[in-house]
Amino acid sequence: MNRRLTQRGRERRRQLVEYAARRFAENGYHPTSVAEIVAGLGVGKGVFYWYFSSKEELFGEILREAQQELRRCQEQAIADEPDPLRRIELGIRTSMRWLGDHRHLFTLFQFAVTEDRFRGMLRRGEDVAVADAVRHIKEGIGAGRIRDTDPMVLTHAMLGVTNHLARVMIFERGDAPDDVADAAVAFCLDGLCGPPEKVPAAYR
Amino acid sequence: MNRRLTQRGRERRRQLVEYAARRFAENGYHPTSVAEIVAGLGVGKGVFYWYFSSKEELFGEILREAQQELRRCQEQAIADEPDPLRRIELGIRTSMRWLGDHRHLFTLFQFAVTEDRFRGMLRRGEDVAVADAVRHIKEGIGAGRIRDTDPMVLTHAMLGVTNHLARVMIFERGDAPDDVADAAVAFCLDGLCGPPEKVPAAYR
DNA sequence: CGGTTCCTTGACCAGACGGTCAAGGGTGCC
DNA sequence: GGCACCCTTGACCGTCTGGTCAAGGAACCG
Repeated sequence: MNRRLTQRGRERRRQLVEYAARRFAENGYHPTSVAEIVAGLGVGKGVFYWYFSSKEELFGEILREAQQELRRCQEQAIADEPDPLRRIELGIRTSMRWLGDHRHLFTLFQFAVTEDRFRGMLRRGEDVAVADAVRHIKEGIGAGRIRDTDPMVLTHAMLGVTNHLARVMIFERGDAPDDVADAAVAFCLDGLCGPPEKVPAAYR
Repeated sequence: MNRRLTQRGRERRRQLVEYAARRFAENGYHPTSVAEIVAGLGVGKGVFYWYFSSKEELFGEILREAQQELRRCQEQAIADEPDPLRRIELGIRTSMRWLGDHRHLFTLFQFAVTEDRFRGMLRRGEDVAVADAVRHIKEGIGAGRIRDTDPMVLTHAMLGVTNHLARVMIFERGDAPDDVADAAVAFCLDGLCGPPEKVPAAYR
């Protein structure tokens, strides 16, 4: 659905996206009905179908806008950092903070992966972010500071650490995003065994 | 629902669990109706409600049995390995292979996390597995072979790596589980920067 | 003022959903 | 045979779903 919207219209649309995202995350996408969304906003059902052609389209828009915003944050944070390892670190820290501030959107990402028709929507956005991280990793490998392994694999390993730690430590345990980011960065850089200088002589 | 079942009954129940799990994973939990499940098995609707009191209960059973089986595999693989780091490695390898063999169940785990009433069902099982890994990590820390960090955090970091790599590299890219396991183990042990002996002198 | 475009209403629809149940078949035991 | 128990059938129920649409209000423009 692509309508020409006035100021007022854009505001309504924003309301719908925001409220629906919250309800979807709290209650699940399928169990949340269009009727419930419009009732929660105190408007008639026609409003919904004026701005979106279907519930599915709305969900797609939520995903798209969320990914866009996360990506904008990351680009801004990394912008003038010359060191590739440090760019990676900043990426992790930014993600962690963003996830802490938008946990409901993270839940929606997780759900989207579990149904075919939504997985595709995520993929496009994820691929862009991954390609970006891969560039930094390649640079790190070129400089001999990252071991020479498939950069895609390394990227996804870091993504896995970040997402899972965000969910468990921030959402469920209530830890501070910055602390969790510290742990994630340390793990991604040096794994279980810790930075080289801390490895006992016997294992060097 | 707890019934006394004959041999024949147990077989029917197994059919229902298996077929439903596959449909839920392919099509989504909510979009898959009870009617569709029984039709796919060529039986009447009453059969479903003879074995399960609701669709939700069936889903819970699927989760419970899947977790139980994964855990059994891991315990068996680790049983007589004395070295804690190697136990961790074996745990990762076993998970990866199991996930490769049961990708549909992994999708269901992922979905379960996104809805409150199912998250609880997962938690109990996950907590047990995590507590187990934490024990091995503590042992590694005691031996000075793992850096002294919150073992829970390290465990979840590894879980994140394993799950995410399984999804992306095995399910989406079609890589061989054993290769992905190699990468996961390497990353978990030494992170991006690689084993100490490969770190260039300048950074030791 | 009239006209146009943007927005909103809510009754309405066909179909699907999860779940129930009276009835009956199959099997095995006494 | 007769009885009991396990299992199966499928029509049926009330409720809710995503989505439609004719009608009308509000804002702005000439």
